[in-house]
Amino acid sequence: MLTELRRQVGDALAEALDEAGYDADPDLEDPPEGVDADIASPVAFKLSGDPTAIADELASAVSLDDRPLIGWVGTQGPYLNFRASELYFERVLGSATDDGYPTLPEKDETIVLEHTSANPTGPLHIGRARNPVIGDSLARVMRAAGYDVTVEYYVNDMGRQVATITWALDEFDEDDVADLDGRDKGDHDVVRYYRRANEVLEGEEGEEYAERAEREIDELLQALEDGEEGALEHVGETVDRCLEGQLESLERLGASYDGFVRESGYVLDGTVDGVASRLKADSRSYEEDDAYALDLTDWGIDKELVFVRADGTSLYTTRDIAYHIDKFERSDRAVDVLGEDHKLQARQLAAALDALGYDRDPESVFYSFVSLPEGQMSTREGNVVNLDDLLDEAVDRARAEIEKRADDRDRDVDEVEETARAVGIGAVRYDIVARQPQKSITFRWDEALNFDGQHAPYVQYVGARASGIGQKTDAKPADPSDAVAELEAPEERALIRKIGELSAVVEDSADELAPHRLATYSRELAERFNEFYRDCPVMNADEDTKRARLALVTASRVAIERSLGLIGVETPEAM
RNA sequence: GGGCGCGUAGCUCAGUCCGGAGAGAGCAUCGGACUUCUAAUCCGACGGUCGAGGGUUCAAAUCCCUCCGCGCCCGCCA
Repeated sequence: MLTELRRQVGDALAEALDEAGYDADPDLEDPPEGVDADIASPVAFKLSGDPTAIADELASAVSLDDRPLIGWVGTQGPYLNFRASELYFERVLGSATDDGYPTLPEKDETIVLEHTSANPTGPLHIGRARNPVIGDSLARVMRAAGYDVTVEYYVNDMGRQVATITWALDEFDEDDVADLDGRDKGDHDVVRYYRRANEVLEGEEGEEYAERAEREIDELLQALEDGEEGALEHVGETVDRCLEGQLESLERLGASYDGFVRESGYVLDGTVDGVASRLKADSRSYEEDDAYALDLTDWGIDKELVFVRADGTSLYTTRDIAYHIDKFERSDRAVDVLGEDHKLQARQLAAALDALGYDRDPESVFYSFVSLPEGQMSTREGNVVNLDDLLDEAVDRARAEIEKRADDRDRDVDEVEETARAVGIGAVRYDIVARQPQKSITFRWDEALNFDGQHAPYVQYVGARASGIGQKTDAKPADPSDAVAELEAPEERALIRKIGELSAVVEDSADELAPHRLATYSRELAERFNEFYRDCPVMNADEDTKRARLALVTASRVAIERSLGLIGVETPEAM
């Protein structure tokens, strides 16, 4: 609802500026805490003259006709302040229980959002987990913001890594690799072969063996590139085995996909060859030692882009160009969630697409790496914290927390387990999504599993409290207009205001590709609810107040559930 | 070496894009609140030259420059 209020204030102020003969944008902002206003503007500073006098002039020029959400306009020194009307509060309270709240109007824009797209070489570790958590949250936020979003996972079934791992599965037996780590999943299974293969390739078992391995892997890669059916099918089996295990973990995290796009598809149908020949025709591309590269100095990039190897096979980026052309044809926008190590590659991709005549750029969200206190994680080295282990620990910890509470409530085993899952997984997701993607993270178990304050369980707890209040009465919540008239306490007003912000947060978050704003918002919302909860008893209040507060509790509960839901965190009924 | 990113309280982070009204939280520490709607909570105290220095501006954590520290990249890997 704040989006509508903002629009009315913006229009009103723009009109006033125009009438007063000033040429400036309304320049809206949130007033600081302690100022009794909902929206403010420092625009008077920007105009020549005495800012305080100009502010007064503008305030009296503002017309509130046909702008029923604005209740008051005034000044404080050079600042213009606007307050919301009672109608605004009623609308907030009423809209919170609408279907799909806070879905914004349709944007009529299609987006292909690609995220995770992990190499199928082993289990996902906690660093990789930033990708699906950010990506899935972004998908939910952008859908709520009115975009038509298709989420895709790009399956790498063509590259050297998958060839290596396939070779290793042929080369070695169960006896030749490390024992399974106790998880009977495809991703945990095949990584053991991958590690063994890398040991061989690094020459740990002799130069001769390393050379033979490399030769055989090259042959397999060549066969893939040539579209040999047997080779594709063989590698495909390896990829599926690993992918199945990875997807099980992603599903547990709550990330879902609309489609899986295989790299091999673009090689088989000839589009990769087409991309290569079109790039070769570009005057900036050149041949060197039988390989082909595109000079990128025109785009300010020092590093050339090699797009065909000396042996004629394609590279990841070449295939990625084909994929992005396909995305461009299928959508209005292409958004990619990528690790920061892909930054250069993303610029090269954009440059190549430009060279090929596409005037659009893919949009990228980059996240920084997660390291351990002792240093970088590496799947190849094996010094990683697996996502599966983190999720298990989180759920165990949540279960222990539930069980340690003295319980006069009856709770069956399924309910405890379901709540432990929602809280544990929610805590992990929230911990990841709450931080700006570009900030690097040092992973520490005690911090990741800390459930006190500023984390998902804090917000979820508020949701559970709100649920509890509604369940204990037959009294019906009041209608919004009756409720608002009754709800005059500062804590009540602050809570309604905060609920009203959700639509604006969704819009900003989608515009900025910044889902962490939802996490910040959900926490602020929970804080406002706790202040209300502390000072405004519901059940003991007189009948009218009780019904009014019940309406507010219901709206709060929905807002909590929706804001957490947009970052993929569930809200249990009870905790 | 070059490119990109990050640096805000002892620790973990919001705020930075788009400059505005005494820099905000949580954790930790100290002190309070469960016969009262869920104490995974709440209230209070303590804690800051917003990495350093310059500049622009009526106004800078926010914009510009220089420097320092850390991370990522600079593969015919992905």
